[in-house]
Amino acid sequence: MEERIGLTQAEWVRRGIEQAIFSGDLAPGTALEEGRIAEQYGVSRTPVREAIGNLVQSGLVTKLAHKRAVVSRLDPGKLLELFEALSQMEGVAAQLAAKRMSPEEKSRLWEIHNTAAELLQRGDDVEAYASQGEQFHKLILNGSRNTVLIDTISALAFRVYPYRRYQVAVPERLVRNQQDHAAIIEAISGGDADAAKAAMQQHTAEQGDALVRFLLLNTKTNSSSNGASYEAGSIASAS
Amino acid sequence: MEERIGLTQAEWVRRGIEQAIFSGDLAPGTALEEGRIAEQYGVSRTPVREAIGNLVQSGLVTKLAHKRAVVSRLDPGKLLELFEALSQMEGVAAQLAAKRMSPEEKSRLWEIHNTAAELLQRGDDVEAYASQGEQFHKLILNGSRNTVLIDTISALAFRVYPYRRYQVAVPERLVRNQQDHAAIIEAISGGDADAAKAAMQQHTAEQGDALVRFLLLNTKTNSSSNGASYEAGSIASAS
DNA sequence: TGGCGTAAAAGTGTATGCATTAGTTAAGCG
DNA sequence: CGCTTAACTAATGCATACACTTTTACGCCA
Repeated sequence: MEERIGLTQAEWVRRGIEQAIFSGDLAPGTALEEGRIAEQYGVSRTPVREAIGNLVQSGLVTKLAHKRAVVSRLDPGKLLELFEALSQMEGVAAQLAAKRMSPEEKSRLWEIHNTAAELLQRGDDVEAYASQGEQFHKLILNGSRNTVLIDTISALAFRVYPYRRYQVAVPERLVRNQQDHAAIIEAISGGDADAAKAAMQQHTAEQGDALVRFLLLNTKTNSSSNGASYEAGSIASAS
Repeated sequence: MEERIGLTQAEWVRRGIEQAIFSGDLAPGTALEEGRIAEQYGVSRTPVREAIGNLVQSGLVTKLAHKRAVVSRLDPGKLLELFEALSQMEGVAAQLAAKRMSPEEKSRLWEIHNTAAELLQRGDDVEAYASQGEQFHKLILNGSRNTVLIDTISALAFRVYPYRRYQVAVPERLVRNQQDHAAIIEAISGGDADAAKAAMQQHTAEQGDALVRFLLLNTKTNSSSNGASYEAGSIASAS
């Protein structure tokens, strides 16, 4: 975790800030003061500025000229937009994957799924289960054989990471998760591109809806009320 | 063009480099040396480094640690991937636009289209025609009512800009262009989301194919031959 | 002549200092 | 007593200087 060999200071600091954001140590809305961070990491402000600049471009941090950088805060409306776009794009990835994945990759998909099912059955290692889930998504993404699509989707998924910690991991949702995955794999391994697309898209949209609903229930609307209302199931599904 | 009021030096330099890349002054593959650029713009290396860093994140420039930054070079394979992703995403945008654009926006779409048709008929102002085309695309993007999607698509479109200059503007293609646009508008104004999606996707895929085909014919393969072959019509169209 | 090693040259990465601009507090005026 | 304004504080933007890495070039030896 302290591996900084071969890295520039800026890169090292960037990863550190990223980690702090994902772990919740730097919550959305927190101001990033260059001097403090520089002191904290034992470097000068120059590499810190570079690190922050990169984070701004990735969307994880927001910054205006001459003003302090802050960890990007996604309101429910923005989160809905994000998941709407993400679900559509992941659907496309699954569609392409159904047509392009090798038989070996498809069987690997089943392996991961079954391993996850066992972990879910035992229910004693949510961390390992989450890891299987990530591998599942990653394998399908790679199956699309389109690095531009992969990078774009990854970048968007990145932006919701700070909010994953609010994710509700109730058994009910996990079972539904497994069912969704099964449907997706079945479509992909059967080469049914359209079904794979629809299943994956719905799956991601569901996750988004669950997260947004949870955030609406568990966060006080202390910020300026904009009068907009968000209702469940509001992430558009295709056609 | 010399408006630098209210801008930071870094922002000013970034725009300058962007412009130079788009105009072809800095061709893909050109190395960006910080010192030279700093001297050229009359600033120090610090804002230049910041500008280059931003361009790297946008994908327009590529850079490795301790090595010089270079204007990103897209080989045909990468361009195909880019257009495949772009066509899918623009299709999604059109799909959403068909469901969300106001009647006023839809009629504005027809206005733009008719203006473009007149310009095409006269054929004496390709610049104005191109401008109408951009407005057309922009209006549909905004019609999706999803800023994440808009930003993502814009970022991808950005990356192909350096290659637009190779675009063939033969009358044949322009006529086809107009036909495509008409089909798209008809689907959108009729509220047929699926048709709008398919039409837009095919339209973008066509443009990509035309560009890739042109590049393959008009560029010598002096770089390392990777053995991959690219054939016409190879950008995947959905289902 | 050609490959290899070493040293000079060029360029990037970082620290530090200063200029400039936002944010804040206190004082003066209505 | 409240509002405006003006100085003060603090943080960002930029320039310069230096350390380290990569690249280039020259000379040596086979």
